[in-house]
Amino acid sequence: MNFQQLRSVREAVRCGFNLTEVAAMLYTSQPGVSRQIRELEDELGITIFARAGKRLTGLTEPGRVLVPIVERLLQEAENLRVAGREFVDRAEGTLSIAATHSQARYALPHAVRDFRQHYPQVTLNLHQGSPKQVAEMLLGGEADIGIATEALAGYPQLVTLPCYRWTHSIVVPHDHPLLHGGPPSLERLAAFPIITYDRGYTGRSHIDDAFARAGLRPDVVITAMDADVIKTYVELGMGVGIVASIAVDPERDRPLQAIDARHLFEINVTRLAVRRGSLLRGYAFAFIEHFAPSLTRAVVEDALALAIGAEATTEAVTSA
Amino acid sequence: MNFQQLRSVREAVRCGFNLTEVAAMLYTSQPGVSRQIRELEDELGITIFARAGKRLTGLTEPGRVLVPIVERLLQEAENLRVAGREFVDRAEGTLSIAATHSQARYALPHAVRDFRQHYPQVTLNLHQGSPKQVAEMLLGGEADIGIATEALAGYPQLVTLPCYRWTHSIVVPHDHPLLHGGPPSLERLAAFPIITYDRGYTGRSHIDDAFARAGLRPDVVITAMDADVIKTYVELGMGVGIVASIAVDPERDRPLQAIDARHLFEINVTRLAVRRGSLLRGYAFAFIEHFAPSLTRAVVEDALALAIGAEATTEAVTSA
DNA sequence: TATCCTTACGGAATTCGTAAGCATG
DNA sequence: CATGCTTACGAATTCCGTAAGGATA
Repeated sequence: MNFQQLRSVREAVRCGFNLTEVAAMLYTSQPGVSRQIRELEDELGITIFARAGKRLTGLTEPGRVLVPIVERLLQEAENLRVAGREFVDRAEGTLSIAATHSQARYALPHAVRDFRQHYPQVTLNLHQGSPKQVAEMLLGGEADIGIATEALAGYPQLVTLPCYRWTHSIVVPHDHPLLHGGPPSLERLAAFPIITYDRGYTGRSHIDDAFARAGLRPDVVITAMDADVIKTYVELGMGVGIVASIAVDPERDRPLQAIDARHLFEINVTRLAVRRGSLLRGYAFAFIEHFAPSLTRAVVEDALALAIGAEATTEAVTSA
Repeated sequence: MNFQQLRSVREAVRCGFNLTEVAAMLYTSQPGVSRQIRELEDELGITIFARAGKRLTGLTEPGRVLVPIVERLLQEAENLRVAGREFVDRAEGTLSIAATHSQARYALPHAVRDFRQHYPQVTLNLHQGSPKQVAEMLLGGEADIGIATEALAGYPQLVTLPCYRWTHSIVVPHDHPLLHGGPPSLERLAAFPIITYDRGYTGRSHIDDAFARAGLRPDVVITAMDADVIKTYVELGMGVGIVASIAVDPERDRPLQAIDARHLFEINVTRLAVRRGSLLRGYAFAFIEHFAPSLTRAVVEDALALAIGAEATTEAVTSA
């Protein structure tokens, strides 16, 4: 058993069982990968991959059990390297953060600025993507920390922690009817064409939920992945915008006016996620604490140590 | 990074930093081991072992962090092999059980007999030792399951589960004064020379505690590791025995009479332990359930999944 | 027929053990 | 001076990539 065999197996799963692709990912030859996998199967005495003729098609029953162990093993190997680097220089290295546009644009800048002052030697890598992509970057080991409001739950391999709460605002051009007559109701709002986030982005689900519960079918005319695009179309008079309150700045967005909408839509919680079982650099904890002061190193480490579905043990004892 | 390097590091810690001994354990040459360790240190960029001149003396600060990761990694590698074997043949393999004399002699035989009937192809390995040795056999990977009444707590790397409760009995020759006058008190008992278990064995601590709480200093004239020895000396009239109730059989121990002592000493709980993070064969779960029916596979797996000191996470969230 | 995995083979790199060297208690 | 780690070197093994072969959509 060696690491190259294990890497080949992990990568084969990730690449959809295409060994040619695996070889490219691991910078080696395709026959090499084929051999690595077969040798591991021989050593363990089982077949990990289901084959249709010569082609790999999926995992066998044993494979489904083994692959998670392989993943954990390689994760620990990575942890070893990370731990080494931590002792070489606590203040030098790389930190990869995956975040949605909203977070990268409005929530992260302060934390990033503070972090860079404290750790000028750390290369900060900011990846942007949909919540799903954020989760996958974490799972693939491309990102150390993920930040998003939606879709981070439902990955048992990720540990998620609440960072902060926020609400939506309605943005409209000056002299819009909604500015008069007090806080608007969902009914009044639904009378206008709506411009808001794509499904799966920045609290969109809470917006849909609110309208659905009220029995309303709003006319969503434009959707976008970020508030900047939404605001642009609102300025053009295409409709009424619904964005995260944090995304509205009275100074910058002078052509627009914001109406607080926290009475209409459920409160959103932005969450931070890390891969379960991963070892974080010291400065990663520092970044997290800059971003969400309640998430101290101790809190994050506790959450990382917690096992999947951990519950109280039964201390049932039979009498002899 | 390769497995031989990691094995060398783990074994070096276990062998008290004597690389010559490590080489013997790993069936290789001493310069080889030396090189493995040096190469891993070079690759990680840190020194794992503290050196006095050319001699290894202990772990460095980084070493103390890295070694537990190495142990987990090698544990996962072992899990991989175990998982493989499980799929090769569910009913064939080896099961190593470490137990104290009391358990091996009185509690285990029924479970062992039942187990052998169900799994005739499994080689059963029964190691005997002190509770401390039981714990160390688990930690060293020599035993899969450990069973003892004392000293299994206090090893964070072990998961312990309660199996059954039991109490002590007093054993005396026929016509002994303690047989008359109702259930004896601690005071009356302390008036006789006592023969019981060694410190650290089979509920001895509860015996000492009871006397100490009553302000009594019993005259313990003989101690032994097992009830058979104790009973032998009681038969010889050397004193009054205190043994686990389970160890007394009216038929076999005809020269003796037993007096229930559950009113005098605290109830004992025999515990089963497995190494945290280890993967057990299916038949290991079966054995555990034969031994302690309350410990179903689900219960044991839940306990294994629980992390060290797992507690509820704080869901404290700051407001944006 | 193009894609994808396996088998075969030869060269290169790695690995490992023996022997010698050196420091320490 | 015995124990224990390191260095040096040569042989054996292992590893890996190229080239050819065969199966499948």
